[in-house]
Amino acid sequence: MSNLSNTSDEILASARNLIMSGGYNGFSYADISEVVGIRKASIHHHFPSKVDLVRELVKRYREDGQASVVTLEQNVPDELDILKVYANHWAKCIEDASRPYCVCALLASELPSLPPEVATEVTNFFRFISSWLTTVMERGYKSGTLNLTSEPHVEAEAFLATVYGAMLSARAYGKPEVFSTILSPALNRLKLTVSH
Amino acid sequence: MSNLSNTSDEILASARNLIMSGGYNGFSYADISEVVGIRKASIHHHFPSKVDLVRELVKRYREDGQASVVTLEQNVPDELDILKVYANHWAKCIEDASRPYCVCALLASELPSLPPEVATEVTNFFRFISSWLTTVMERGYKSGTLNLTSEPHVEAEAFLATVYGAMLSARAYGKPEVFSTILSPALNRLKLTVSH
DNA sequence: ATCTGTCTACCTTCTAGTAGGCAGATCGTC
DNA sequence: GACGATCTGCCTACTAGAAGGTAGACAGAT
Repeated sequence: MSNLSNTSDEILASARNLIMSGGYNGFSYADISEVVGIRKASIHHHFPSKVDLVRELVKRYREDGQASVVTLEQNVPDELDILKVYANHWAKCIEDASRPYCVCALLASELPSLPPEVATEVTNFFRFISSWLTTVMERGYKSGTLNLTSEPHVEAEAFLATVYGAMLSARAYGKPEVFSTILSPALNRLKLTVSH
Repeated sequence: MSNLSNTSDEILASARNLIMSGGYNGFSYADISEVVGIRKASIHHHFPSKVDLVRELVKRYREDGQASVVTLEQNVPDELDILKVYANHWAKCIEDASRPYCVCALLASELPSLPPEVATEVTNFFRFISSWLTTVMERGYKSGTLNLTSEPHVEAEAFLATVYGAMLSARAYGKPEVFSTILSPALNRLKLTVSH
């Protein structure tokens, strides 16, 4: 039956939304139970403990990201375009308030107080994004589509920091448009200035 | 008697450390009571509610920041140097683990789920840092000590995002040195390239 | 006959917060 | 200077509710 996976997906989705707004300690099984419409005890059937639930959530979050990256790289050849699509993805999520913040950004902020199993998954997520961005920078440098001023892995970390910092600022001011305001010049700087 | 202010300062200090690691919902009056060595009920004497405590904490955090900024601007004339001192302050705090994360960055991540009184103070903190950095950028542009490629307020937001994004990455990877790795090129870009 | 998903009912621990008492310091008044 | 009144800071003892989690029953599908 697909009811099983349906309910457990609903649980994960509502947990994701709740974490997105208040972090690991900002939600409870009771909160999920209200959203999904089942009893607390039934959630424990799908995810015995809160650690199990969030660990699985972050693991899937990373896997989904990895799948998206594969699709993105298949469809967009130009490296600058790849970075633009990535930035625009977040710009859209923030501006239409559908996913106004990265689950792993919030969990990473709380890292020292997270259960170790969850913390490990969160670190894995950041390592994945970072190493992916590094490959994009390297490729863009070699093929001459990106204008790098530092080593690829440094440019990758700097770009990631800009995206996540911009996300935080947008939330802090309550102004979604701040994200794009910050990202535009960052992307422009990576564009090759064509000499003509 | 100075006992009063001493204890209430100790309470604020321990709350700050606890929030720095796990956010608003990541600590309790019981946690503070253990650190400070007084009973839970005694904390309520100084701060009737958790909202009162954290609101005061964030307010003072901003006021302390404002005072530091005044001193900094009095002692350091060059705008690029000001930005360097600011970045180095955080680099040092992160690397010696004394204040490995900004209290307001953590609270801003949780903003949608914070009590409104606290949320307002957190937004105020970000507005203060942002408008201060904007004045630094403007001054540096006019006096020709900074190399800006966007409007001052955009450069200010971008710099702030880089600092806070780098802070997050350092925490996410568990590698304090990542902060400086990201900040160095960001500061270099703001340096005027002398034509000779 | 077993497995799956849900339920009710319950448990323990933790949460923020309250009531009220008590010791010591401070203060105005005689 | 002595005397009571008030204020301050802390205490013990308590509360109601929320937290994560468990036990066991039951219906329906396999």
